Amino acid sequence: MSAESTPNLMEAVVSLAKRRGFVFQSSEIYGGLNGFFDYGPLGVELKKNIRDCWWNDMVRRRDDIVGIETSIIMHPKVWQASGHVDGFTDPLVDCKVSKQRYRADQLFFAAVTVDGEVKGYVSALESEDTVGALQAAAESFKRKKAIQGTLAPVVAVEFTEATEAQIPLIPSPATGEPGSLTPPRAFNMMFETHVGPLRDSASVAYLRPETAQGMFVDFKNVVDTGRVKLPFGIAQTGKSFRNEITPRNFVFRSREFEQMEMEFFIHEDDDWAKWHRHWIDWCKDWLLSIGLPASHLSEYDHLKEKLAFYSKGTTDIMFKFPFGVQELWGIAARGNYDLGQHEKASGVPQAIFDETTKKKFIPHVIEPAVGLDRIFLAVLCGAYAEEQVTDEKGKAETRTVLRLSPRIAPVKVAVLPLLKNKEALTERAKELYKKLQRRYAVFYDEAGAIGRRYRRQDEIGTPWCVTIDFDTIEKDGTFTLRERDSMEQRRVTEAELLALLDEQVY
RNA sequence: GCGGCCGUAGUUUAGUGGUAAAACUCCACUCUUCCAAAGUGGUCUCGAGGGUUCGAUUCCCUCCGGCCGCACCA
Repeated sequence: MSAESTPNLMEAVVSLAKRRGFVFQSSEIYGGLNGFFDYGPLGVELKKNIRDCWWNDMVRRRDDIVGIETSIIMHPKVWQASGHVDGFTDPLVDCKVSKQRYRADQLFFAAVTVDGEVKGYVSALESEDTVGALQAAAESFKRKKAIQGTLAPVVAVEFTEATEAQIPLIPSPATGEPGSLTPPRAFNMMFETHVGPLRDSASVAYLRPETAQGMFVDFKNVVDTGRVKLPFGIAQTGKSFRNEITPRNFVFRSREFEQMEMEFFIHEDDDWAKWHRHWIDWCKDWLLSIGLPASHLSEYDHLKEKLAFYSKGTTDIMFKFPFGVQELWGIAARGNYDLGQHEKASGVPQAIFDETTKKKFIPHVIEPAVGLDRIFLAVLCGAYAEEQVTDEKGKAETRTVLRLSPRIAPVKVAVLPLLKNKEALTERAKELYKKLQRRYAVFYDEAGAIGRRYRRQDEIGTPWCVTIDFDTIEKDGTFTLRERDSMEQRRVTEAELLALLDEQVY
């Protein structure tokens, strides 16, 4: 038996996901819809197990974190206060020749006016001296075209202000030639809808692009009712929506996705860096606990210059996907920006009272935010293995196996009667199946040779198979426990099986 | 959103201007005392729409979807 890396891992994982009913393309019979996915019978179990593990470890097994569930559609002012409305509506301009893309509000142009007559246009990207750049370009333009006369000082105009007639005459900053720029087009990343039957501008609402704002907006409600004390966290899981320009890489970047976010509120005088580190470590440990290989995990600190002005630091836990090392979990120290914004926008004070210092302050927050679908994909990529095994005739063949942690495996145990046509075997097997089913996701299978059934379970990541044979019913009642990764078999009693499950599945 | 390549069964592929095939999978039955056994039978396919044509899965156009690159990723 030898494990080897799969040459085209991504293709293999996508193929398995489809073949075994983990993930389907949304609306497939209508040709599919880009950026949307459905989870099949096994996929929904795996996803639910990951979510449940997160919820249990993050909320139920802690004293300092509470859960909530907020609505997907919130008051539109939430997204103005959070900055999402402005941040999502940058108009963009494409250069059809150079394939460059510019933000229209960072691209400036000016008319080249000589003796009061417009001779053409020049353009420049926003810089420390945009006007100077435009002036230089205008002078160069005049020289090249050998125009005589007096050049008027240029007036910089944002490209968003360009008229329909001007756009074809404005040169692309990349090529210097006019005619290749498209009109500014708005790329709004938020899905819009209308609340109520009237479709006018007053009824516009958005599908949330993140779940985090729910925790901020409900902060006072939780503080007033939840008997919580700093430091404490509020957590939620749920769907979010982003109208991504290019969804790619299977479920890695999709337009409808599920987030698991927690906002951990700390005292303004507390050491944010310590908590930030604490949560990075917690998240890493948690990923290991559901079986992601440590070799695939790394950290990436966002550059200070690239952070939003309010952010004190953001660290991403990265995962080595087949298509590259990508962000899995972002742990952001957001200061008190979000609560502060909502206090300003709503007029409702968000500060809490410190009994020791007798002062009011707005708590700061550390935010570990992760996409459930991304973890799902990371889990599949990390667990997928193809092994060369040799059968008793010496014939080599490939065994496909998902090495999923028992914590998240969609099926924990497969119950298999050794033979289908011996009623004593199938009866005992069904009895055990019914019993296990009360607590665990189990699977009963009597179709085909026993080896084939083992392999079917390998492919969907079932950690254990138990086989009911003649010793079970004629001798001691024990059955064969076959382990997925080692393929080893040993005889166990029912009590031993239950103890094993109790220990491994939590 | 731009460019390139691509779209035949659940999967991987073959093939054709006269409505399509193989392997594996899957289902049923027979058989089977521990790692994809065998036999028999069966289900399922040319991404969608238009055009050219007597006839299109095949040629053309549009759309949809996929992969790669660019851009985007608040």
